[in-house]
Amino acid sequence: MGPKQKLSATLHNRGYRLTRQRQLILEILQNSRDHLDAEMVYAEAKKRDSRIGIATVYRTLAFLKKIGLAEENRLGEDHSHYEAADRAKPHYHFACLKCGRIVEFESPQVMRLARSLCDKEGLQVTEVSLGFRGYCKKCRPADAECGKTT
Amino acid sequence: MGPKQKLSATLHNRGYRLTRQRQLILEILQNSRDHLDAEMVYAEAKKRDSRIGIATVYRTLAFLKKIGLAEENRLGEDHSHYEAADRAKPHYHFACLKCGRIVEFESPQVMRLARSLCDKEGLQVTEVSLGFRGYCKKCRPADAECGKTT
DNA sequence: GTAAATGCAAACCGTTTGCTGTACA
DNA sequence: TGTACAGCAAACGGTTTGCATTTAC
Repeated sequence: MGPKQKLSATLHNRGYRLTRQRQLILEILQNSRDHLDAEMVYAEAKKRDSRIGIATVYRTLAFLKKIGLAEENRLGEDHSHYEAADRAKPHYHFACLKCGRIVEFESPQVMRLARSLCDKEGLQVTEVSLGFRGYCKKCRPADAECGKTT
Repeated sequence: MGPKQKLSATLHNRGYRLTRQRQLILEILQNSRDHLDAEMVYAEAKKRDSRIGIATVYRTLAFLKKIGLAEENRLGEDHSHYEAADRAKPHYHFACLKCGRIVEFESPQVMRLARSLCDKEGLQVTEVSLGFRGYCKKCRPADAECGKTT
């Protein structure tokens, strides 16, 4: 059973259908190492399916997130970016305010923190968002210090 | 010198003016233990100044943030909440997806993590956003487990 | 065949902006 | 009295939605 059939079966089990558009958008996310926003996905998708609409892109991104195949990040302040959720470990992002460069990093401490909130306060954590912003190596002033400067 | 005069002087030093509206909105933030969004601040402000406009609220909240007297949080996905920035220690938020309850917590680890990113990767971190979402003690199903469940 | 999904365009909603009038210092 | 700021209403931009049509299965 190929990956397409497997995906189709997974969706079908939950009452969904595998459409050309869903396949396409998932592929776009999986083939990109960047963190694409909806407009970027739309532009890319149009190259292969000129009739696709932006509403489908938004609906599909939300759908892929819902079934766990995509992750949504708010790298900037004002809109979302997406990536395929096929990586094993959770990771977080630093975004450069000047050049937009994204640096990913892992931090097991974050999930540990979530667990301790559950133990101590009885909070069931289902969503985690951690992001740093600032200036990357190339964009920071030469005399910049570490840590939060505001 | 009273707090009002002190504030006025602080602003004046930087070329700004202390207006009735800025005083009012700062007071609203300082007198509330909740995390108010722009609409809530607007509603509260209207009680004391029926002529105030929503644009002034947004401009003032951005202004207070800029000069370090207010902090902006994205507790939900879609809009900002604000709180007075008079607390000594940085803190983070958990938001209940069902009842909206906010639980604040500290975590020195987060700033430590930011510092280590600076040391290892040369990233100058100027903004930190960490938030958890999920279900609070009252709203979680009885059999819910800890940690990320998606 | 029929329910689910798409495409289009219009609506939405939090937020920002241009412009004119007001008030702080 | 001059300049920073407020108020109003219109614009903005990312995202969502209603509805007729298409498509997966």
